Amino acid sequence: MNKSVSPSKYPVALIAGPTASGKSALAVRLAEIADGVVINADASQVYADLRVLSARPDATEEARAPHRLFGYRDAAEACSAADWAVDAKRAIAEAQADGKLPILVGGTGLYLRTLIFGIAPVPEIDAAIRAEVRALPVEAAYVALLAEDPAMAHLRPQDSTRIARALEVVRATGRSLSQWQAELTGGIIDGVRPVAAILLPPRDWLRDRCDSRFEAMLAQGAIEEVTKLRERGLDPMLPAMQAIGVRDIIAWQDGLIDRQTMVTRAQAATRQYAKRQYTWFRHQPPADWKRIDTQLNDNEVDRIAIKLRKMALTE
RNA sequence: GCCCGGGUAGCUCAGUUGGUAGAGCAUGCGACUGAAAAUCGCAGUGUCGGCGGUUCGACCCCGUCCCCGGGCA
Repeated sequence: MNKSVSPSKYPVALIAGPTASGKSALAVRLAEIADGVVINADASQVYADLRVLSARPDATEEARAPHRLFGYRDAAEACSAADWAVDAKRAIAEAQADGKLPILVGGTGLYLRTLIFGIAPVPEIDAAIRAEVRALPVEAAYVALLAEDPAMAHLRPQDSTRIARALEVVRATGRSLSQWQAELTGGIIDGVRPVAAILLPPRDWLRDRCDSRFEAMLAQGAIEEVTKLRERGLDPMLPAMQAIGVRDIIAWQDGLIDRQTMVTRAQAATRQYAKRQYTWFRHQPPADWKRIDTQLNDNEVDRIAIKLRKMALTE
């Protein structure tokens, strides 16, 4: 017997990789030739207010195939990996009901992992507790964490995000995050057959694309987008407000930095982000998720799309 | 032409009362369990402008040349 893949499992295509790696071109192409639905798996692209700055597919691309979970949430809310996974499961189910191939595309590794393999079943945190914890300086939060949940003391004293999370969990649930994390729930791996392509193109090629991307965004209305976002007076800690470029454009609008500095900083942030994603996707996904290290020109897009289609349709 | 300031890591700069140098940013590597475009850990690099001189020893002191900025003519 060869690879024992249960025929009852529905194929789900996964296209992941760093920003500017050419994911969406591949996803759309695959959707065209395999009767697919493109489903967003990118944390910033869920926000309606960030069309340009999150590099969402444009109207031309959206016309080529159905798209789901793009720009469907308000910037005033903070979407989480688990929130998104619930929506993604529904979108996948709908695609399957229509006999279409779900194609998840995005650069947020945590979102994909949560969807496929699940996450700790921590209940929703009380808003008041969350606000109180997140208002603490890291130092204070770390001291509190050491006292209230010694099992999480291994976190680095400067790691504000994780310390805040651990502290709010122990305060809201009376249980250590380390205990919650012993269990993963909600993953769909038992019911689907992932057909994955992880894009890890040559770094210098990716670097150039990152560098030209921000100027292109400015030309497409990134400034106006930020102006509208600012008019809403949202909490700067919200994920949408932390999207790459937002802070730099704000600093420029306020006259704190010149245009060149704004561009340079946003470009650097893009490169650094791409690098972090590169590291994540190189090491975190299962070893049998196919890594692709070529640059995605049109021929490559076609070749890979055809291959993925075949993998999805066989068995 | 003269005077002043400066030439040190990819960039901006600190520094050594003379014992061959270090920060921030950038870069590279890595971690990643509910705001992940987030958050955090580790690492490297230098003909210290050129050439001479003084000295046991010069990035530092002296001479000279080159380059940059400003001022005076």
